Amino acid sequence: MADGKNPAFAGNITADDVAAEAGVSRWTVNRAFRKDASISPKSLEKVRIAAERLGYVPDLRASSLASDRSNLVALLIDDFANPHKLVMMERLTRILRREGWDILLVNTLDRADAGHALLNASQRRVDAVILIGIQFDDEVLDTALHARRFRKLIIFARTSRNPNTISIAVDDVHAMKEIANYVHARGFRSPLFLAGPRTSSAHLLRKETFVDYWRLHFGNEPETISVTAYDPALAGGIVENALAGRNKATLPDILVCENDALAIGATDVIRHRLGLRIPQDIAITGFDDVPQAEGANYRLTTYRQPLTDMAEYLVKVLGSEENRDFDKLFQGRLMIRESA
Amino acid sequence: MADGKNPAFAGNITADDVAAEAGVSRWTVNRAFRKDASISPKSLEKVRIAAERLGYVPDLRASSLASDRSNLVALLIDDFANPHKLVMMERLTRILRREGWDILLVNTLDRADAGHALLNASQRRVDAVILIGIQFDDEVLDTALHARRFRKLIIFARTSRNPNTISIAVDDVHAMKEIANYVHARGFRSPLFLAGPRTSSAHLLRKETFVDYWRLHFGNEPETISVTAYDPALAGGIVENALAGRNKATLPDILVCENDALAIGATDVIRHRLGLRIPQDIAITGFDDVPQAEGANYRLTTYRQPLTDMAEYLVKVLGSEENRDFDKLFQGRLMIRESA
DNA sequence: ATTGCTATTGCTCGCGCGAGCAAAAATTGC
DNA sequence: GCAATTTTTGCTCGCGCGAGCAATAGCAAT
Repeated sequence: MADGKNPAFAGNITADDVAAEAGVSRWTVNRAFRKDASISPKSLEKVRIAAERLGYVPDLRASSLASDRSNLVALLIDDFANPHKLVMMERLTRILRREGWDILLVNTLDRADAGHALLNASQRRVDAVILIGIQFDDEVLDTALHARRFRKLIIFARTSRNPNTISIAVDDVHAMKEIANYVHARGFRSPLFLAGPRTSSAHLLRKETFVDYWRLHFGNEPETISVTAYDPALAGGIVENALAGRNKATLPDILVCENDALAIGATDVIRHRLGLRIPQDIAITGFDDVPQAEGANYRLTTYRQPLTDMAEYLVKVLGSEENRDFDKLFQGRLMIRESA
Repeated sequence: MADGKNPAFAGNITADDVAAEAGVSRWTVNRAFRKDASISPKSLEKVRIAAERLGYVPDLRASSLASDRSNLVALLIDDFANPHKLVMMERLTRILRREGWDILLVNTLDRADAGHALLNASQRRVDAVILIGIQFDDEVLDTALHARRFRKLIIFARTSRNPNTISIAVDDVHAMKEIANYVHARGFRSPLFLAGPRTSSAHLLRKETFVDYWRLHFGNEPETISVTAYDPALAGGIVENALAGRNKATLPDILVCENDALAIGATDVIRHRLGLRIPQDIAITGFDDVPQAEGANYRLTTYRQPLTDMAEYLVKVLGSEENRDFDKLFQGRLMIRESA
């Protein structure tokens, strides 16, 4: 212990110290801090008082080492430009913490970095890894799984067909069909689909579902464009390029976006750079229902994911000792507002 | 080890296994994974190969336990409605990871919860705690410090005068004076200051600086209102209430906001609920320069914090063994756009 | 008081690694 | 070639806790 310097650091008060203070054995002290342990109310109280006085808290590293359960989960995120990430993080961190899970946050820079990020997590012997990002394609997953280092690998808010992962997501297919039906029912006939990065097979699901469904049921082939990241600023640039100079006849009547991040970027540019009105000149739909979608500025028609339910399900999966197929799709809800 | 079930989990490959495989001792294996250790290139290579084959990675829990350095820092955040938090998290997590620090993310629900959050962190024996939030008033800090559990307690992006904490922040006083001067120079005469929660002494700095400076130099006393959280939606409601029904004479000519989260919420309501134009009817300034401030929709005049520099300084502080006064104020930059 | 049972407590051993020293090997100077 | 280094390797011991068992205390029934 090399910290005589910092008056705010007391360092190693161990269970032995508390045991001496309380007049019990070390093991009784540790038992006092485990909820499943058998201990008499009297000893518990003695230990509590002694621990309080000395400022003792159990060392979770040692506990984890001895018990082979870390109560730690790694959260891998790679896309901080998307405001929906903030919402997901808030929900997940709150619910995980409530259930006693600590969170190792790993900012994954890009696809090449994903391997390192997983290695990082494995060195802390996390009980599970949760992926909230786009860059984790099957190749990366396979590498991680092949290294056989995780008890559970959970893909949150994204579908994955990899049999060794657990995917907890909204039913994209159902959702996009609902959106397509709504769009058509409101009289729109020439949609433009704005998609995200093409790297991830899973995220193509929304685009493909929409395009296929539209072609099949409503005749024409929707135009599509894509953005290299779920970044509003980037999306704005792409949309401006795609729509600039078009006239009433060639302009799509609605922009169907893969998510709100793209829809928001598109909205800004359509209004302020192209000078068009939403929804009169061109309508817009999104996906996710981020907080600003409801705000006075965007009033975005979008699709809400039941994030809380999904997070609750996630902690249930984490708590389970089994390893069966936990994949689950949730039904979301179309939020109709003024943008479409 | 109870995981014959999950084929993706290999579990306990230890340094001993690698040692046997490589024909060296366990300690040589561990040394191969420490950068300061003395080891011959030949053994290093042997170990590398054996480790690769067995899929071994050192257990950081054990390493941390034995060395009394966890290489873990706790990041405490409590305000996920503020988009600037996402930016700060991205910057911090990226730079911390690059320097070899792992991050324990703790979502602190409210002030009462801050104590638990700190306890959480201390049980993992983090090397430092970084606070990125508003709810940590001096009372909470004192509790944490009194428990003497942390080597370093760093307040990021907020000034704190507590002598036992390390505050890395932008120079709010200088910044607000610059804003006041700019606002006055552009001809605005009746500013309304929109402030955040009053709980935190530190955040009053911006408001007080602006108000005092304005009164002193430009004569009149600025009106002020405040919001209970840095939440755009909330800010919108407050602003609507405060401004509804006013006319040209009673309307402030500029809204000076404590940060962009408030400014964004205010902008939406002013345009879409009150039907006023920015900046013609009322101008707006923010603080932070979040990504959307630059976007086509807001074009917000705001004050950029040098987050990267601040984060780089933070890792330098973390790396230092000393415990002197590391407090540091950074100079930001006024970003002039169309909103004011 | 004695037996038989359960609730509680204490203990041995091990989790995987690092500090720090002692032994062995490699390198240098002459 | 030999002694004096210097580098590298192996080792003892301990970090703080938990699993699992052995010992003890507590208690009711006989």
